[in-house]
Amino acid sequence: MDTTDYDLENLPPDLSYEDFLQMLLPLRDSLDILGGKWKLQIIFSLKFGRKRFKEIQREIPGITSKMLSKELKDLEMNDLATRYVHNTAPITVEYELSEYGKTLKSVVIELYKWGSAHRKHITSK
Amino acid sequence: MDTTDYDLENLPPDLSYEDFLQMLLPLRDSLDILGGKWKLQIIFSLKFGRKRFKEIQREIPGITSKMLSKELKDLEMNDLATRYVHNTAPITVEYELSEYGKTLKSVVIELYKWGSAHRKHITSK
DNA sequence: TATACCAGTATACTTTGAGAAACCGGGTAA
DNA sequence: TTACCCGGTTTCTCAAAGTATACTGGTATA
Repeated sequence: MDTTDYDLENLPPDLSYEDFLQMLLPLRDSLDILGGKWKLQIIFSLKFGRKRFKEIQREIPGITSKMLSKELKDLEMNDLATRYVHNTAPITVEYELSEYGKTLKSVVIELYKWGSAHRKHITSK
Repeated sequence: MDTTDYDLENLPPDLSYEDFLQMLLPLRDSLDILGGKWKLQIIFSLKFGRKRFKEIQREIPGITSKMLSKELKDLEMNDLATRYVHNTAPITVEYELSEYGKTLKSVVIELYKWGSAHRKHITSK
């Protein structure tokens, strides 16, 4: 497993293309985790507390249960959300943004800041 | 045109869903601009100076002229790259990361940092 | 007894992103 | 004169992402 951290400010001039592709991997991970049509909406929904499956679905108009199910699995797999199954009858399921999930905050804020500035930049031309 | 800036740390509790979707737009812009298979590679290529079309294509193994052409147009449209046409015979074309394009740095670094940490987080489980 | 809720699955379909290959007009070097 | 370089564009194809719709088994409600 590769554990090299690069300094993006100051890349080694002899960086091979292979190494460069390695360096792109973490960037892609971040983009994949936040990209797609529904991920951000789900993350924001969970940001405001534990929610049940249908509860999230009602909060996000247009999302199908298939997509919600799939995206929640992705979040869980990445340790960003936690799934709680309550042994009631019928079972109820709750999802929660994990503590680790909250570390996304700085990235999301940075993306939002740049995006906002960009909208102004583009429309001011 | 909407110019509201939200404080992601501290969202108004009465935020309507419409307003929330408005708030997502800049986030999506950032993700769209950096997402996809080739954008980051092209941006990094241009980071090291003006390049000609074929030069970029040679630097990025696997990219087709169709994709490169399309992505460069996107970058240009977003004012991130500048296209210089030289009146030589035959004409030569150069692309350069604009000064504005360099403002992407902080977002990219943030994405890289989170992604790197995430790889460690996931593999350490 | 019939209907609706819950937490999803299953299946089929459409849309989008990307790749492969051919092609273009103008130029240049063998 | 033939073949190749340059900066792309065009057409066709395929896979992935996303949508639509129906369904499940168990329970509560009218």
